[in-house]
Amino acid sequence: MPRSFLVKKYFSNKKPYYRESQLESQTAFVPESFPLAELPTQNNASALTCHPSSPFFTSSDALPAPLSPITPASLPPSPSSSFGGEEEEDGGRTSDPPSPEVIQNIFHCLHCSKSYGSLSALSHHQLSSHQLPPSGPLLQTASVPSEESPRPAFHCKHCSKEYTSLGALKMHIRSHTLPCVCPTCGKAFSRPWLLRGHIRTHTGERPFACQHCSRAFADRSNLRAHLQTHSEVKKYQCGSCSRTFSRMSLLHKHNSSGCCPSS
DNA sequence: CTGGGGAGGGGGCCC
DNA sequence: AGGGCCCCCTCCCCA
Repeated sequence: MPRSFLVKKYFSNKKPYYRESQLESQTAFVPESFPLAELPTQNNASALTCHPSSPFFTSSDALPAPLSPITPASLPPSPSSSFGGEEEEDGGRTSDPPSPEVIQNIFHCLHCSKSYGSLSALSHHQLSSHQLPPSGPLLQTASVPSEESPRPAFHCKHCSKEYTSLGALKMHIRSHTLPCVCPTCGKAFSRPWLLRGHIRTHTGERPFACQHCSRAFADRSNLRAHLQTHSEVKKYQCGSCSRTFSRMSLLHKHNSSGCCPSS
């Protein structure tokens, strides 16, 4: 099973497809120098919300969203807060700036009333002291006293997505804050490796070569898609006519063109 | 219309 | 905990 689908997707039909115009609204880098990822910030100070729904421990509302930008060396090592180095990558200019004073020991274990400053610390405590799973029915926020929902939920304040782990939410938040900025064109990306792939479009580097022909690609996924073209039996098959296609999108086109009207 | 390349997005796993 | 990477998906564009 594709790992990518283990988490429910909310926008199956349309994806956040960050075009330049969209990026402009989401980032605030200065085109002239592209110094850092300037992200939506002061106004959405707590984009990351711990929104668990079960009843065991409490937290204040905001949690930090640690973002590590891949930007030109301008980042001074930000002093880690009590949240385990979750200081903002850009010195708090991104969204979700945690306020250390506010988030001290916000995670409380209701089994022994101990408090911790981070989810991980609490998780470790629960695991070691109570043999409890790190997350699960022991989470709750003071700000959102929802009824006993079987699983904790971490909600993104930028959109309606929710995750069962803080790490997953933090990763998702990056798709809003786009901390990785291309020094050449200023385009921003959510992850360093996305930026690296983008930079190859500037350098022309194509490290992924096809073993069956002379083509090379800058992106492994594109090589994989290309390899399908060398295969006699393609990966994606029409359920009606058994025709195979190298890409899902081609199969969709095929279906929409009339072979499988119902689909 | 179809096939394919280019580019970029997402979540999960591993270290 | 965070970075790196994997795999998969999707859209745009062009031949």
